[in-house]
Amino acid sequence: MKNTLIVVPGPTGVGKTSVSVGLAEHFGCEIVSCDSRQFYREMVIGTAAPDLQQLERVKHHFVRFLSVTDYYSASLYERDILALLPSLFEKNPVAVMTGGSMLYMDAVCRGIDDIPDTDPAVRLKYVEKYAADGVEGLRLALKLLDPVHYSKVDLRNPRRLMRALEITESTGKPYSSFLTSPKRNREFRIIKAGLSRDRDVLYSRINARVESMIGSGLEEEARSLLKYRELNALNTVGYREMFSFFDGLVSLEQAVDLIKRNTRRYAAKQIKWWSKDPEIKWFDAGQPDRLGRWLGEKLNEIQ
RNA sequence: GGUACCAUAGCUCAGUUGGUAGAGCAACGGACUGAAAAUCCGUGUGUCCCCGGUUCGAUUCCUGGUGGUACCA
Repeated sequence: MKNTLIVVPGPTGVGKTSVSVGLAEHFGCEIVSCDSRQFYREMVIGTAAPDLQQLERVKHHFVRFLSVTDYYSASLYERDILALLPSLFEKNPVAVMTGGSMLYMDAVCRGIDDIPDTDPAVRLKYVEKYAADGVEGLRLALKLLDPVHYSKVDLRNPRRLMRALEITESTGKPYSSFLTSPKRNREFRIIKAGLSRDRDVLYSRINARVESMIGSGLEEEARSLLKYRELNALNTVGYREMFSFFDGLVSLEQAVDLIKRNTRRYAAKQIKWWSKDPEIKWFDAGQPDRLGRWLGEKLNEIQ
């Protein structure tokens, strides 16, 4: 059988973790997590990371393997996954990749352009420039340094502008010259099977999950991470809102409502992103048997 | 039971000196190649509580209902 990566995208709260544990047990394979917040070992409750029992049943990779103080990126993730997969395929021709991080998933499935690492000081320089001169300052700088990208980029989005400037200055070449968008050929087959739910069912699952996070001690977990609030890892739904509560800006009840709302928004954003990918075959997460059967047939076909 | 005030978008409310209405939040849509649970952009979805009256025309003014809130009994 040809080595196959079963990619399972799905919005937050749809039930990915339990379905993929079931799938992995069925195929006797391991799970590669694709969730940019479950990477962090300090963030367990608020990210609905797999629990110890689930981790024991099936070997998971890329869960709780970083500290919130570590730097990580979609590109590093692509590199690390590609380095890991051959060893998994030696044991089993199938592996399951499950998660909700859209950009990271695309980095693995399609590849992402090679761009040299940048000097952190340069990023800092443009963060400061943004603070001093606003979007307009970034815009003018980019117009001079990379007119090609200037004509394509969203000129109102400071992140996009800072990123392009940082690359252009660090490498001495325009950011646009790196964007060649090759479709990478992988050494393995990719099957995409997405998990979905009716929108109202998904939303009530999300609301219930937030309540259960609170019951499990999200407040304490967030409090213990308060000192890291400036780090990117903590710019995350569930933690930001708790920080507002600690600051006295909102009540606990309001914070909980905001977490529910922002989680719903995140789920909606994920659904929209994947709806544009025609390669994904969708299944109701409440009926995992159908997914399992379809995957079985699919795997036989490409044997 | 009496008096006063209120009833407009999913919610909180504004407004129309009478010409069928708009803010915030919510919701929805879109962009996005190393910060992506991030970041950025866009969209008003409505028996203006109900029945009648005045009027060329009523969501707006008037009668009477209904529901709500406060106070008095």
